[in-house]
Amino acid sequence: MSRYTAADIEQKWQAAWEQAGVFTAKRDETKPKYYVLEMFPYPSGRIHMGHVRNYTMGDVVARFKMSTGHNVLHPMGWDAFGMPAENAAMASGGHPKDWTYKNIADMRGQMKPLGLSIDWSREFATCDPEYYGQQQALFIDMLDKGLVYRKNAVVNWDPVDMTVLANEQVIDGKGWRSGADVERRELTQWFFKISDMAGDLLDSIDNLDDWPAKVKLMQANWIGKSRGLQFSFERTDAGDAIEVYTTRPDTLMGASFVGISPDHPIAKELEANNPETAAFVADCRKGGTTEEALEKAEKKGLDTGIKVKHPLDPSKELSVWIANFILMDYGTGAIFGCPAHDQRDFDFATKYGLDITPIFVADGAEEETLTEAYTPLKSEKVRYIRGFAGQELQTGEDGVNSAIDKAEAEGWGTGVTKFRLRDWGLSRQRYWGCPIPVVHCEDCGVVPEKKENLPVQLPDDVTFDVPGNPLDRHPTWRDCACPSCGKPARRETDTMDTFVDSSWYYARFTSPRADTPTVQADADYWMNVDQYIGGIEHAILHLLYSRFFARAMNVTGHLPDSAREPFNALFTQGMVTHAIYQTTNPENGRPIYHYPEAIELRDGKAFVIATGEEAQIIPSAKMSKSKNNVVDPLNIISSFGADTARWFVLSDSPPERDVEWTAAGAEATAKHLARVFRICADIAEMDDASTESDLELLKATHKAIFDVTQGFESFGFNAAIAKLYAFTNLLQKSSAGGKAKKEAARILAQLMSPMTPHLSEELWSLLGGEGLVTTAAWPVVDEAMLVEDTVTLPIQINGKRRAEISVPADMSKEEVEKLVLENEAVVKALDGGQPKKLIVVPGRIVNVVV
RNA sequence: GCCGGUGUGGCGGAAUGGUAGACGCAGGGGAUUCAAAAUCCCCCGACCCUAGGUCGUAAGAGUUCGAGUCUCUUCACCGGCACCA
Repeated sequence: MSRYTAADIEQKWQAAWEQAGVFTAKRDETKPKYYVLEMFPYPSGRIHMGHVRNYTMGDVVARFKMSTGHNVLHPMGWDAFGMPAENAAMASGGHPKDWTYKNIADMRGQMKPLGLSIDWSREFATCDPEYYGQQQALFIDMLDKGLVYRKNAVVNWDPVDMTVLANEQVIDGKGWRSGADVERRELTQWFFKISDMAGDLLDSIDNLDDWPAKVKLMQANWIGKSRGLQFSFERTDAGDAIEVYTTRPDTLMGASFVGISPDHPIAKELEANNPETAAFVADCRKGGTTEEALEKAEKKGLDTGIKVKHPLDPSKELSVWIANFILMDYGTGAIFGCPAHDQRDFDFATKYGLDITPIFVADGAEEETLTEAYTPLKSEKVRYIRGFAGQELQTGEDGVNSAIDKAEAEGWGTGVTKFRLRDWGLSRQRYWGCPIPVVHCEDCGVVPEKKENLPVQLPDDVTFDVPGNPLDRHPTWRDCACPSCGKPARRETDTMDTFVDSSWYYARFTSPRADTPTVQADADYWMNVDQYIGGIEHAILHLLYSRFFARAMNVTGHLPDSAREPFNALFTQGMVTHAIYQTTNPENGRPIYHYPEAIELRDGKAFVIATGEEAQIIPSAKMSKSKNNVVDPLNIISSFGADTARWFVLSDSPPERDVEWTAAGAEATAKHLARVFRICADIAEMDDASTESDLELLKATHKAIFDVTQGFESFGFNAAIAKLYAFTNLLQKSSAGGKAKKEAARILAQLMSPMTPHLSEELWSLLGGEGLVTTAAWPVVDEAMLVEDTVTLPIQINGKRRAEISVPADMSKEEVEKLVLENEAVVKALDGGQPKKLIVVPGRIVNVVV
């Protein structure tokens, strides 16, 4: 009898699939199409277990759909622009392009042994000029439709390296290389007008039926629709009125100050003329641009000396403060502070000794001195003691609406709907990205490059020995002729955010070699992505930008109306984690991290093999190079085979949760697959007799088909695998005859095939299956085989299980009740009395309340 | 700080509001073997007075005949926060 040798089997069947061309997607109007897409990887150079898990999930879906008669598109590409390539060039010389393409070649080589059902003929990298040239064409079309514009925006500025930093390059407010205090500085940058579509992007979330609720909620909160009141505070001096926006106009009588952003025009004017203000504003600009940094920074303010009149009580004057927590990007960049009902305002007022006047109190409570802001839910009814509109007792929501209505009726304010979502700044002052295809001409202004001149290609002769953007100091590339008037002009040296690259790659896969961004017939046929799979970390930005881009591509004629919402179903998978083995260096107290290969596990404890020292086990940590806890998929494939890696990453945890990679688990998987092989090989040699156990096995087989199919349809891969273990155990122990067992074993091979395609092909051919299991039709459940004659009903007494009875499945409620009341445990519990209540859930449970 | 999520045996986890711990790992016992590996069989939440019972799904409360599942509060951890991808 032959043995299970993964290496031979896997090569053999991969070659067979390639020869048959089973994964090459072609338009076929006679079949329903199915487009499976996993988020494409950044070419770091090594695949990791997270990739294996992500692509295996997609592969299971793709192979399953192929078996159920679908024409499947399952492509792969590379999200190839981005900072790591430039960092590598800075650290060790070389060119980002060479580094990237070498990494792609390496990773492709590591992925192919996994036996994924990918149509490699559609592969592309976003740094291919053929791809980013089409992206430039899209940009020009979007510019033409008014979806792109320029405005000022703040960036992280490193004053020593004289360069813009990414958020991750700002560590504790300092530049990662120079260590200098980072400042926020304004630059003119390119923006996509995503805010134009905020309402549509929000409303359409309701139609995303097959997206996780949590992702939809996160997106809705991110877009952040709010209704509020916009109005002005008149100044007591001659200056322009200050326009504010508030979502709590009902608290206007509690206003104790007006706050403006350090970037507000009034603040800028004062900055220019007043050294004290200039110093304060400069202080406010310290630190990075992230919302987290702004929120966590100490709240600071400066009284400008400007006074404004309260709109409802002109005798009341409020001071205008510059406050570091007010964002110029949101609303009007100015607010009024109501410390009684906003914790941030409360802290600010306490710090600077400003009034704290409550507007409402809890229903039934009396006014008292506040020790913190009172902020009930807007849906809660409160009693207004200083309201100016609506009922005394009303919800905050009604209070807000009444206030807006009154302000509009009296003509001093307007109800306004605003979104938290800001326009998408796409400019990056970096080399390794898609060049923004415009030219700056002294006479013509900003002029898009002519489409026939695309792609505007990145120059190869650049160096990274000085900080900053090499495009900026590359005269022969930068200097060009104006596409409009032909006079000498300068190219835009900013490149695009890499999120742009990943916002339309799904559409490009439908016609990856076309000399237009998409081709209508292909886009019409293949779009939308039926199942998109990727990490939860992309829940907001990538997915929102992609949804925006699909709409923009529709507006510019590159996608049909039906593809405005590009991903029909979304699944977000968890990370692959691995224990960290840590000891401490006795000399300096610093941790030392040990590779899993350097560790021996005994009785749940870890020991360093070389020294025998016991190491601390930190479980379930994200795999990270610096912690030496990365498991290389190639090692797993070479020791156990791809099928083991594929099965294991799906077997132990629900796919949306993190999975812990353990060597023991991988070995156990390899053993199990070898066992399946052995069982099936034995069965293949049986003769075709039949026994009285055949029917029992047949029933179990159909139950397995039912359970596993359901598992695949609902992303319950771990549950499907548990059922396959159980079915394998049953098949092994069954005393059914050879014919029945061969049939059951073939179905076992088929049910396993999306996860372990190579092993399944081998078993399929061994057991006399026709053709490839990959292209065989999925087995169909015979419902009649699922019907059970009798069911076991647990009997609860007062909610606790005390006994059980076995009854025919179709027994009536009344008969069950009668049987239950005769049950020994029930009789004993009733002690001659009557049950207070008797609950019979047919087929499930009985509860007797005594 | 704000938004979202997760928390169940020694471990990974299962469980349409209906028998908590399926399935797997680790562990224990046995069979086979000259011996081992491999394989096969059985046991395996905690506690107790072991007949049987009590407790038990991060902690605390609530809704319900019945809560791991629903609601509220708290704690811990994870993801995102617009220039990491």
